[in-house]
Amino acid sequence: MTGLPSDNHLPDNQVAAARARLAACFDVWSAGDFDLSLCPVRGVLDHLGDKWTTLIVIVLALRPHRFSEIRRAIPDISKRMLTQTLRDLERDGLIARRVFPTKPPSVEYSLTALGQSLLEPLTALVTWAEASRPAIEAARTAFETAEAAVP
Amino acid sequence: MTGLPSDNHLPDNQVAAARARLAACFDVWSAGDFDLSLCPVRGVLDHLGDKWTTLIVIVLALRPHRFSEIRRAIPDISKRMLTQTLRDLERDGLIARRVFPTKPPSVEYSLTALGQSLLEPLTALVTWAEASRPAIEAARTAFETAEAAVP
DNA sequence: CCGAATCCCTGTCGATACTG
DNA sequence: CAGTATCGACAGGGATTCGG
Repeated sequence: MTGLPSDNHLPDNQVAAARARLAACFDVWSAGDFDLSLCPVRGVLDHLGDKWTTLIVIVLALRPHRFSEIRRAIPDISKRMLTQTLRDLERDGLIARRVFPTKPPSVEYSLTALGQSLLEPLTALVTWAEASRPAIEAARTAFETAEAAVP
Repeated sequence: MTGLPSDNHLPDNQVAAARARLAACFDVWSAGDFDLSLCPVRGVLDHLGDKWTTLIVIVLALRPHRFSEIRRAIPDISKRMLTQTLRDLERDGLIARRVFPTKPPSVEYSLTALGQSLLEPLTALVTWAEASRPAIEAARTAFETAEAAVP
């Protein structure tokens, strides 16, 4: 692998600012009962960790989709999980559900303003993941060769 | 490509940029086998969705911690999960593990440069979650009263 | 003090079949 | 077309115990 050019010159008041904010958050969280379910971040992260949530958000970010359109866009998802994930997102106000009373009923899902506001941090994460992929893969192989050397 | 006159009165070019980037990503993903395990984003998101990963990252963002210090900082975590999550993070090169050969052995964990670079997008997400909490909670209660009205 | 191995319960997800 | 209901498989993760 190539030398890591971007890793050397380091932080960035941005990192410091991020750390400061996280410190404040952590302070608040640990002040209370430390009940994770109370933390709004947990709810968000749990959802993003769900297998399909982010994918659906991304699909709906492109344009509104109908139920079957999403299924076609994400072939591996089952009806069950699609319905469930869609409900969760609707429940949290991230997506809107419009029913058209046509003969074969059709339903359109779209991002709400709140859902659109999620795109920015989500994109930041996606961008980071892609940019960091080489480093992560390098770390993984390094880790595995290291553990293979010690047994 | 967008002719969407959606509901937004906050149509930032940021949202448009985010959507464009996500569209590009989605394009690439769906071009291949759509194998989710190949997607670097999945690996990242799955980890963040894990129950303890983000918390540990935040704790280590404050300053390096020893094993037992982390346990004290996050009382609810078990030794098992702490060890496991720490190893996963180390494997991905996000944290570093230093062993001190003191009389009772002690181990210090700290964020690597790569791990620090995660703080920025992570903080963006945390900030979003906190800012959106009122809206999400309002949506939830609205949703519940709505479903209570149509049983 | 740190971590690996075992047991077991729980929630989550997939496949299938059925309603409006 | 859109959604629900039920079942079974599987993995996440908590408690405990043993090893360095």
